[in-house]
Amino acid sequence: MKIVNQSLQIDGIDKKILRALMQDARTPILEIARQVGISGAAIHQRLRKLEKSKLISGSKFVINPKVLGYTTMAFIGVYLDKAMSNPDAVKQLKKIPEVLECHYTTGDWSIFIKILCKDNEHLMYLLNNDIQSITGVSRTETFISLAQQIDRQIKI
Amino acid sequence: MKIVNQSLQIDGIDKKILRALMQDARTPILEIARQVGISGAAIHQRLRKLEKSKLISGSKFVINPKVLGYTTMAFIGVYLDKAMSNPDAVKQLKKIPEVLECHYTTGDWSIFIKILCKDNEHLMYLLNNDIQSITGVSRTETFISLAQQIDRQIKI
DNA sequence: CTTGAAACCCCTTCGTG
DNA sequence: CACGAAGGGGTTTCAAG
Repeated sequence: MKIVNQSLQIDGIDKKILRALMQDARTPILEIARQVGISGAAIHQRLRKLEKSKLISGSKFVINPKVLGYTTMAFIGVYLDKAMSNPDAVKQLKKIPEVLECHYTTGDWSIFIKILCKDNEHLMYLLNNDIQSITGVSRTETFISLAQQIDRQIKI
Repeated sequence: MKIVNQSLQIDGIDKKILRALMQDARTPILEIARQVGISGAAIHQRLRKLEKSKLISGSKFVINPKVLGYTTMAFIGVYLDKAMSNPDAVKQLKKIPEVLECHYTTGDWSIFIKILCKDNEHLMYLLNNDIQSITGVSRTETFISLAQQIDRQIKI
C-alpha cells in the first residue's frame, strides 16, 4: 500500500533533523548540522518551519518509572452508564496521576485507560477506591502488561 | 493509601529539575538553577546522579503525527496459537512501523498492541496484510480510539 | 552537597548570496 | 533555502569550602 497525501512536505534533511532530536532532544543543533552537512543557521530555519507546522509538539525528558518502584502496568476497559456524561468521568480520571492514557473508544467499553502502579496491591487499591468510585462507572475489565516489547513514536 | 518503599531517594530539588525537563527537555540548566535557587553546577551533579540511577532514561522530541496524516489510533488484542513462540510474533510486529506499543498481557489475548494509522483503510490494510499474516496469529480484536483525553508520564 | 570562575561550545540572529 | 560571522549566553569542569 502506497501512502499518499502526506499533509506536510518534509524532505530528507528535515527527517534527519527530526530523527536526531526524537532520539535525543538535547542533541546540539551544530552537531546535527555537521552530520547533515549544512550550516547551523539552516537547521534553525528548518526547525522554525517544522515548529510552525506543528509537527514538533514539544520535547520531553523520559523517566524510567521502574526506578521509582512503578512496575505494574495495566489496561482497563471501563463501562459507563448510558446516563453518565463521559467528560465528567474523564475529569475524575485526570485526577488520578497513575492514569497515563485515557481514550474514548469504539467497542464494548466507553473509555479505555492505561495505568501504572507500584504493584498488584496498588492496582487493586486504585480500581476499588479511585476508579470504581467514579459516578457512572458500572464495571471495569482489567488486564495486566507482563512485559512491554515495543515503545516508540511513528517513523519519520 | 500511602505509598512507601520508594526505590530511589529524590528530594524536592530533584523533582523540580525533573519536572522542568519532563515538560521541555531543552530547558536551559541555568534557568532551572535560577528557579530552584542553586547553582548550575549543582544542577549538573544532580542530573548526573539521576542519570546514573537510570531514573532518566533519555529525552525525546515529541512529534504530532496528525500533521503527517496519522489520525487513526487503534488497539488490537492478538490471539496466538499455543504452539507459536511469542517472541517470533513480536519480532514481526517490530517490523511494522505503525505499531507503537506491544505488550504481553494477562487475559484472553496473548499480545496487545497500539497502532497508529492514516485512516480506517490503512488500518484494515495493516490488519489484513501485516498482522493477520504473521504466523501464529489466529485472531485479532480491534477497537479504535475516537479521542485521546490523557497522555502523560507518571507524576514525579 | 554546594559554590564561582573559567574555558569552551552552542544558540541565535543578521546581512548576504 | 543556504551561508558565515559575531555576541551573548549556556554547558561543563575544576578546585575549594
